[in-house]
Amino acid sequence: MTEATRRERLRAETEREIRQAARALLVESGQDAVTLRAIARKLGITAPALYRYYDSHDALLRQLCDDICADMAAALYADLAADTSGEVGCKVRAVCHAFRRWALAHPQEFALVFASPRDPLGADQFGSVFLQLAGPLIASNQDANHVDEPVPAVLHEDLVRFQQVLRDAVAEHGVTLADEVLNLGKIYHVVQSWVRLYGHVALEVFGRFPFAVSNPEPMFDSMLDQMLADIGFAENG
Amino acid sequence: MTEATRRERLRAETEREIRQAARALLVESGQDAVTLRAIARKLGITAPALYRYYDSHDALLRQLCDDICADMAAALYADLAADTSGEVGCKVRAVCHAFRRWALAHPQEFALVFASPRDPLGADQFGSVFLQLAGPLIASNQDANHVDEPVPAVLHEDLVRFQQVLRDAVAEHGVTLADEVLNLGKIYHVVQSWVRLYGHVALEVFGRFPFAVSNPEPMFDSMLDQMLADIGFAENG
DNA sequence: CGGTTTTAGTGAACGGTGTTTACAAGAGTT
DNA sequence: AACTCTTGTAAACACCGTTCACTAAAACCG
Repeated sequence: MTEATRRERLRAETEREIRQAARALLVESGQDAVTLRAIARKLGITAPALYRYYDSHDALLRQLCDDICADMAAALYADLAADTSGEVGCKVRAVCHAFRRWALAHPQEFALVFASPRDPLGADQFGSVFLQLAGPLIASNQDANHVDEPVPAVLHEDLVRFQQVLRDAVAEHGVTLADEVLNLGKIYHVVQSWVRLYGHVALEVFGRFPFAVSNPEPMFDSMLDQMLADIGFAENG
Repeated sequence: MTEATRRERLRAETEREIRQAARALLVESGQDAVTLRAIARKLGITAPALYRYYDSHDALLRQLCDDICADMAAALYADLAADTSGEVGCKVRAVCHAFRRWALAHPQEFALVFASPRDPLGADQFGSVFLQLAGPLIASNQDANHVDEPVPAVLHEDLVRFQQVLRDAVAEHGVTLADEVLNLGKIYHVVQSWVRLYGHVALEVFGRFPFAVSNPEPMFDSMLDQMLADIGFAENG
C-alpha cells in the first residue's frame, strides 16, 4: 500500500507536523509568533533541525501562505457547493460572504497572504484560487443577459489576456465559453468586482473605514447588490 | 528667539533625528529593519537611550505611522492645491491619482499604515487625513446635480454618524452644508468610492490582481471615471 | 557660588530570534 | 560488516527588545 520507503513516510509526516505547528502558532498568536524555535518546540525537536525541511524561515512562511490559500480555497469551494440553489447570483453571493467571513476570522492569514509587500511570486497560488472559483461561476452563468459594454481601448490587451486565462480555467471544468458570454465588458466587471470585494474586506479587517462602522455586514450586502447588478446578475439572484 | 531652554531644544532635535532615522530605515529596508538598535546606530547612541523618548518599540512604530500619515496628507493636499482648475471633478481625480502615486512610491509606508492588522487606534490620524481632503472637496461641490438615492435602512445609523463627522470637518473650513448636498445617498457613495480607491491601490501595491496587469494606470483611470459618475460628478469634470 | 535634583546616555545583562557549523546516531544499501 | 545518506543535536554567532544600575552633565535653587 505505502509505495514510499519508511524514511520518506517519516519525512512527510514530520513536514506535515511542521506546517500544522506553524499554522497553529499563526492563528493563536499572530505572525510574529511563527518562529523556528517555537515550531521546533511544538514538535519536541530543536530549531536547526527545521533546516532539513526548509531553506529558511522565509521559505517556511511562503509555504504557510500556500497552505492558507489552499485551505481558504477549499473552504470557499465548500460554501459554494453548499449553496444548492441553482441561481448563480446566490452562488456568487455565497462565495463572497465566505471570503469575508474567512478574512475576518483569520486576519493574520489575510494580512500575510493578501496585504503583504513581501512576495510578488505567491501570486500563482492565489490566482489559481481566484480562477478555481470564478471559473465555475462564469461557466454556469452562460445565459446571463448582459450586453457588451464598450471598454477603454487601452485595457483591451490586458483584458484579452485575462479572458484567455479565464477561458482556460473554465475549460478545465469541461466547459467552452462563447465570446458573447465572456465578452470584454464582463471581464472588466469581474476585475472591478474583485477590486470592490477586496477593498471592502481589507478595509474591514484592517479597520480603515473613515468612520466607525457599527455593523459592516449590511454595507457589505449592499455593495454586493450593486456589484452583482453591474456584473449582470439579477438583483435578487 | 528660542523661548525653550537649551535642553528642550536638544531633546526636540534628537527626537527629530530618531523619527528621521526610523523613516529612512523603513523606506530603505522595510518594516522589519526599523529596530531600536539600528536607529540608535544611525544616531551614534545606544539602544536603551531611545527609551528616554519612546516607551517601547511599538510606540515608536505608532509615531512613525502618524508621521507618515501627516506627510502623505501634506503631499496629497499639495497635489490638490496644484490643480488650478475650478472643476471639482478634476480635483478629486487629482487627489486620487496622488494617493495612488504615493502608495506605489512608498509601498512600505502604505503597508504599515493601511494594511497592518496592528492598531485599531491610529485610525484617528488616518480619519483626519481622509476628512481633511474629503471635506474641502465636498464643500466645493455644493452644486452637484445628484439626486437622493434610497439607501438600505440598516445603514442609516452609520451613515448619519458619518454625515455628522463630515459636516464637522467641512465646518472647520468655514462652510455649512445643506442636507440636500450632503444627503445619505451621497455619503454612501463616498464610502463606496473609498472602497474602490483603496481596493485598486492596495491590489496594485501588493500585486494581487488575478492576472498580470501590464499597465494599471488606464484601469485606475477607468475606475475613477465610473466612480466619479456614481458620485455625481460630470464624466469629464 | 555650592549643593541638589533632573536628565540623557552608557554598559551589562536576560531571554528571545534566525542561521551556521561540526558532530553523532540511526536507516538504507551494497 | 562496511559504507553512505539522512536526520537530528549542541554550541556558537550576531541580532533583537527590554531592564537596571550607574555616570556625567545640565538645570535649578538657596
